[in-house]
Amino acid sequence: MRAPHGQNRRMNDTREHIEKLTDALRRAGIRVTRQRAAILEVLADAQDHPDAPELHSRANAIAPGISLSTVYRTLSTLETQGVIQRHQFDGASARFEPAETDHHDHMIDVETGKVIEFCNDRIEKLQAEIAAELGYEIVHHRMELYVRKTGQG
Amino acid sequence: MRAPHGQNRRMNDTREHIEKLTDALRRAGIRVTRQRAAILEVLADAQDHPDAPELHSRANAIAPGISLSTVYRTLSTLETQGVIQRHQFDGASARFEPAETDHHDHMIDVETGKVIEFCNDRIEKLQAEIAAELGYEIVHHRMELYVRKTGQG
DNA sequence: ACTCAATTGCGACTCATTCGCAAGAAATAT
DNA sequence: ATATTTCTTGCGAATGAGTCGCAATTGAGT
Repeated sequence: MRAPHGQNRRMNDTREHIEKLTDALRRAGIRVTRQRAAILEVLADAQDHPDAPELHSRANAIAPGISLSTVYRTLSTLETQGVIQRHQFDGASARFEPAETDHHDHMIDVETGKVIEFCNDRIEKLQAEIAAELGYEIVHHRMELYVRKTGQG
Repeated sequence: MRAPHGQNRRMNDTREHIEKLTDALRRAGIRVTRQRAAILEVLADAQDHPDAPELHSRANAIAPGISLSTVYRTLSTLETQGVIQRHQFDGASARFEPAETDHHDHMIDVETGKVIEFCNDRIEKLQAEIAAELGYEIVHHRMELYVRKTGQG
């Protein structure tokens, strides 16, 4: 199992990370407004997988007066731009994370709600094989393991 | 890849299948009403993965006058009883299927919406290993492959 | 048949998310 | 700089899936 990105990004990388993102947006003809900048910053800093209301409150801490609708709209825009990813875990509200370089799946601790990222190449390969066997190619996939710490409960 | 259940159940099995289910419910102290019987029948017959409104309309074809709330309530009850399973594919409304003996995952054709069932033991095993490695046990999991027929698009 | 808790239908409600629209910025042309 | 055009925003209203309260009904043991 490869260890995925994220967890230990140095504070310093954040700045250039954001710049890279804003540049990408501008190049796509999308204005980098005060609100979008704030939301991007929050997303770049986030070590967890926040939902829209949470992002809203964090963004407002940076740049007050951002509306929830704008957060939702921006999240959709960023998703379409491939800048972030949306996850819909088990009937809760959608949660977001920056789209990093490498793909990964999620393990959700059903007790705490904590999300752990992981990636397993053998599973990925098997998935592709299964699809191919039936004449399909994978557009995208979701794999979520809902887990509990062993030896309790 | 094991071929999963379902697809070719003979019309005849349906009757006893339903009886088995209704008995199970009664034993659990849950009344088998006209509406629940209809919904169970529809579910037992379904070869696809219908959502609540669809089940509502199919059930009403058998026993007119069933309300949508009742369908929702019954589906929740049946799910808690372990009689059916609820699936939440990619931000659409929930879809249901009878909980058959063997577990399987889903492949969704993104063009047509068609759902294909499959099961792969090696993936299941790998999932358990990954969780165990981090001190977790799997409560349940979801694996969905969103696919497209190869060689078009 | 009688009783009583479980169940239903209805409409009101929630919750996450989206939309319409007028007012407010960016980018652009002048 | 200024005007113009186009994109964005905030607000509140609207949506859509699903839930809930409640009075009326109905299974299922007695």
